[in-house]
Amino acid sequence: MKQYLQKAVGEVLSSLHYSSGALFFEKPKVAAHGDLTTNIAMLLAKEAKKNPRQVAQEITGALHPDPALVAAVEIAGPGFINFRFTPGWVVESAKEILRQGSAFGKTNPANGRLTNVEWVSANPTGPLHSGHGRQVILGYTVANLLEWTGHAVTREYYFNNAGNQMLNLGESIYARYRESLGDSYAFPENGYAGEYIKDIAAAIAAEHGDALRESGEDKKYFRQRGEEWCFASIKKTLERLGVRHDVYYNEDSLYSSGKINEVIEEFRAKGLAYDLDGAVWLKATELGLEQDRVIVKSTGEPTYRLPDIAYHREKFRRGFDLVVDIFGADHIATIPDVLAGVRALGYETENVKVIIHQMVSFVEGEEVVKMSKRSAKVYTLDELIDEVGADAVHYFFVMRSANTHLEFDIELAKEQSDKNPLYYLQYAHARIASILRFAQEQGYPVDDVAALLPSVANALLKEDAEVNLLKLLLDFPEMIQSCAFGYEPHRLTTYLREVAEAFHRFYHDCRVLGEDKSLSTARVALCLMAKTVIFNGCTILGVSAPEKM
RNA sequence: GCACCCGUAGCUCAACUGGAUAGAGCAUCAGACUUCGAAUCUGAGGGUUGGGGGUUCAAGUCCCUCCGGGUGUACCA
Repeated sequence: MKQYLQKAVGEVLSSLHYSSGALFFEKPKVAAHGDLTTNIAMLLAKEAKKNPRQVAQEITGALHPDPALVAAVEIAGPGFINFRFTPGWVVESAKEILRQGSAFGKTNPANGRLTNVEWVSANPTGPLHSGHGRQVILGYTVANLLEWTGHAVTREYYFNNAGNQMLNLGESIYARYRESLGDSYAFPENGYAGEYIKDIAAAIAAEHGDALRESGEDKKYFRQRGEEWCFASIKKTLERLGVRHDVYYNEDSLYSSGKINEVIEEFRAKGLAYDLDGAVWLKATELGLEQDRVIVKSTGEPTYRLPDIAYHREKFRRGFDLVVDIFGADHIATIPDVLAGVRALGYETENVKVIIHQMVSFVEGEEVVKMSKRSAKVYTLDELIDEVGADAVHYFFVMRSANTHLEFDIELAKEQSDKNPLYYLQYAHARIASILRFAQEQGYPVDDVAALLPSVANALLKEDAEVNLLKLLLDFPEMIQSCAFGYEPHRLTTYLREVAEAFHRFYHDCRVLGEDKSLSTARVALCLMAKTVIFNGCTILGVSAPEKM
């Protein structure tokens, strides 16, 4: 419909010698203002030095939309042009929902664009903690949204199993191992204090006894065992949330393949790197940043910036033309350096989309749940899943805009009542399923789309509650596009809540199964449409849509 | 100090590239089940969008400034 109006109004504009560059349609906030509106007359009025309403008159006077689609065109307020759809068009388009079923909502504006979404990327030094949940879920949902809008998505996890943190992990496990042998052995100052370190150490002690007591300087075995354990733990947690990555990209491969040195040499050749105090510095000030940064430490080890730059360049070399990174706000400082570096290597960073989410705090009713990374008592993501369930983890972490601080209410997430927005949504789905089961018993062709389609007619579905529900359901594909375009999954949760609400309203106002068989069939079809949209939305969110609760 | 994010109803938050009367949920109050799931629905009250300036026909949204909160600001990742 938007495309139709875009074209029709666009033609009118050019016939009137107006520019149509700023022509947009949007859904008015207030239903009384019609189904779609445009502000084009007010924008044109300025350059034409005319009254906006007068410009709107000119446009509508020359506009003759198809009466089968558009019921009314009105000029309102300071010069908005409002369009109202015909009920016939609404009902006719709604048939698509039934025809497409589980594919309804999928569109292809991105046309197979090769897209890399990188997220989680936690190093294997411990289990995922509850705060990681936000980015785990955010990336999962964004990747789904991109896929539903035609991106060819590669889901990627970037990790480093070679740096200082890993050495520290090995040392920490070794220390716990010695303790378990009854030795008094100093625990590393910044060692990992978590209980899991003791578990790993205990497992090693059980297998090897004291045979590894004198491992000398090399704690490689301990490090390896730690890495295996941590990765297994992380992957298991992700699995519980249905999160899968296509590629695990090891930072180490950037060294072994010489990609790191290549970048250094290129920076040197471009005069963007210099030596000072035994370290190699990136001339970031040359790239418009505040200060120069070390890329190779005086010890000879690169800082994280260098591999990050090389890694991003590799993504482009691998053929991706959209690169999406998801970071927590605590990593925000690294981004400008990395982008500047990539740009200096000759790549367009406008195709790098960095999504930064703000921090999460957990509350249980009135109480704030304290969590400290350094302390031994870390609330893991696994424990959060145990506590509230995978569905609530999915829903609650994307419920709010990424760039605002998120308050995760554990008590609310557990609550099985109308207070919990997730339950409200799932209840709507279960309720529809229940009605459809009942309808099936009565002999309605619930599973037979071809048999239901003819009943979908505007002579039958004409109550306000029915038409409003239909219109809302028809917004679904565009809603997904706009969520994907803005990387804003939280808007999908709001939308789905509205769908559930519109359905409950319809259920309340209109009896589905009544005396009139053809009307009942039409309403069964409408139930099925609502169920389809809720189901598809839940699929994108990674939330289950239960048949019964 | 500097950079980024936030400040909207008692609480948690929406508001699509600036649009019309700033919206939901929870909480509070008042109502609705002999009928397909009351885990539902209907209604009411609740606001100077942190303060002040500016741009615009139009500002919660853009610009400047001040105040308050968060996250960073490493030869850690």
